[in-house]
Amino acid sequence: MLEISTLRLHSEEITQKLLIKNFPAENIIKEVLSADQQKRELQTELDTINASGNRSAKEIGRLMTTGQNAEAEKLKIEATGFREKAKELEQKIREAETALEELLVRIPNTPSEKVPAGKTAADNKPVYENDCKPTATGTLFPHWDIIKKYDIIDFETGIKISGPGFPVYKGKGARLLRALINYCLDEACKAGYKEMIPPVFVNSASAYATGQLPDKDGMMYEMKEDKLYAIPTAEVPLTNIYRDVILKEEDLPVKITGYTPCFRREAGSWGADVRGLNRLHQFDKVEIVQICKPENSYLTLEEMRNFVQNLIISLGLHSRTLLLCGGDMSFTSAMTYDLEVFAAGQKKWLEVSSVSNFETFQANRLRLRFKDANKKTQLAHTLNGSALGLARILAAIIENYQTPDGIIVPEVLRAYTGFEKIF
RNA sequence: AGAGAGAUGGCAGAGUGGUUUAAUGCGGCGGUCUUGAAAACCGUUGUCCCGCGUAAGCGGGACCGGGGGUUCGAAUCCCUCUCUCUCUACCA
Repeated sequence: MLEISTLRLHSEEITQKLLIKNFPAENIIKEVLSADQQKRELQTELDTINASGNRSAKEIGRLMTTGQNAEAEKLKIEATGFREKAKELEQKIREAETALEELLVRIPNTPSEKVPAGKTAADNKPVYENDCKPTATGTLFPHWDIIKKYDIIDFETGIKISGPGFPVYKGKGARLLRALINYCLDEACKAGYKEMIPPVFVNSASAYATGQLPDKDGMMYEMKEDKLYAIPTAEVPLTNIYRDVILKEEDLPVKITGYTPCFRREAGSWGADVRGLNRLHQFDKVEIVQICKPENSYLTLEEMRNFVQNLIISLGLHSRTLLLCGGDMSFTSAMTYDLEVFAAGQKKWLEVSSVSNFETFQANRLRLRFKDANKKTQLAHTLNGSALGLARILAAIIENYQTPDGIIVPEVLRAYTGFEKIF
C-alpha cells in the first residue's frame, strides 16, 4: 500500500510512474485525495468535540471534589450529549477510513526508474545469462518421462492421495529434493541469512499484510473452520514476523531465510505447457528476505540477485536473469528480477526465482519501521526472493543431467544425497 | 476439551468511577563527577492522527489485549470476543 502522505505530496509524479505499469491512476488518486480530505475534516471536528467534552468532565470533577455540587449538576446537564455526537463522528470516520483504505489497496506500487516500459513477458529485459550449457547430449526427454523410468516422482499416487498437482517424491527422488532443501538453506546461512522455520498456515491479518488478501484470496487454500490460510510462499510468514515491529537502526539489515512447502490453488492456470513439475499445488521453496534502510535497498536487490544467480551456477544449470518490464511486474513490487533455468528436455525456460524490492509498499501495511539516526521512526524497505523454487530446479536437474543410463547428481549436492547417480 | 486465574508502557509492577498528565522500580538515552569505567546524583523516555512551523518544536485528539455498553467523566463497572497462565484430560 502506498503511503497517503506521499500521495498527498506527489500525486502527479505517482500517476506518471504508474503508467509504466500500464495502470491509469489519475481518477483513483483523485478519489483517494478527496476521501483523505474528508476523513481529516471529520477527524478535526471530532477532536474539537472531544477537547470540549474533556474540559467539562474535568471541571465537573474539580467542582465535586471541592464540594460545589450544585455547580457540578448544572454543568452535567450542559455536557450531556457530547459523547453521542462524538460516537456519531467516530462512526463516520471509520466509514471514511474504510473507503480510503479500499481505494488505496487498489493502487499498485510505483515502479523504480530502472524498470523498462512494456506490456508482456516478451518485453522483459535480459540482463544476464550464464554459460552452463547442458552437459546432456543426444535425444533429451522431458522430466515427466524420466521420473517414470526411474520411479522417483509419482504423480498418479499423489492424485490418489490428494489430487493432481500433489506429487509423491520417492526414494532417490525424495533424497535429491531433500538435498536441495539442505543445500539451499546452508548456502543462505553462509551468506548471512538467519534460518527460520515458520508456520505454514497463517491468519488473515498476515495474509492481508503481505498483500495476498483481499485481492488474491483465490490463490490460497483456506481452512474456513479455523480462519487460516495455507501459505503460497514462505514470504508470508517470514515477512509477518516483523509486522508491527519498530527495529533499531543497528538491527538493519535483517536477513532471514526459511524453507517451507508452498500451497497454491492455481485456479484456471492449467494448460498444455504446465505438465509435470512445472506447476504444482504443493511445492518446496527456500526463501530469502531482507529488511533494510531505504538508501540501501537497491544495492541489496543486486546482492540478493547475485546470490541466487550464483546458487544456480553452483548447480551447473544454464540460466538467465530478466529485469521485468512494467506490465509484467507484480502489484506490490517496485522492481523485480526473474531468474529462469533452461530445461533441456522440454526446451523451455522455467522461472525458478523472483527477486523483488518492495520499497515501503509492504512495510506500510506491515507497519514495519525503524528508528533512524535522528530517532525518527520511518518505514523500512523489504525485499525477498526465492532461493530457490525447488520443484522446477528438480525438473531442470533431471532434464539437464540425464544420460542414457541415469541422472547425474550435480557435484555440490553429492555430499547431501550420498549418491552420484540415479539409475 | 473441562475448571479456575489473568491481560496495564521496552520489562517488572501499582492503580476498583473524578488534579491519572498512569505511581514506583529496572532498563535505555543525555549529563555531572572520574585518567577511563563503575557507583552515586540530576534530567529524559512509547505509538498513531490532526493543526501550525523550513525545522527543532508547539497545541489538540486517540491508545491500559480487541470490539461494544453504562456515565458529565472508565485502566477501573457491565457485555462480548481473542489470547496467556495453572490444574485436569488427551496427544506426536
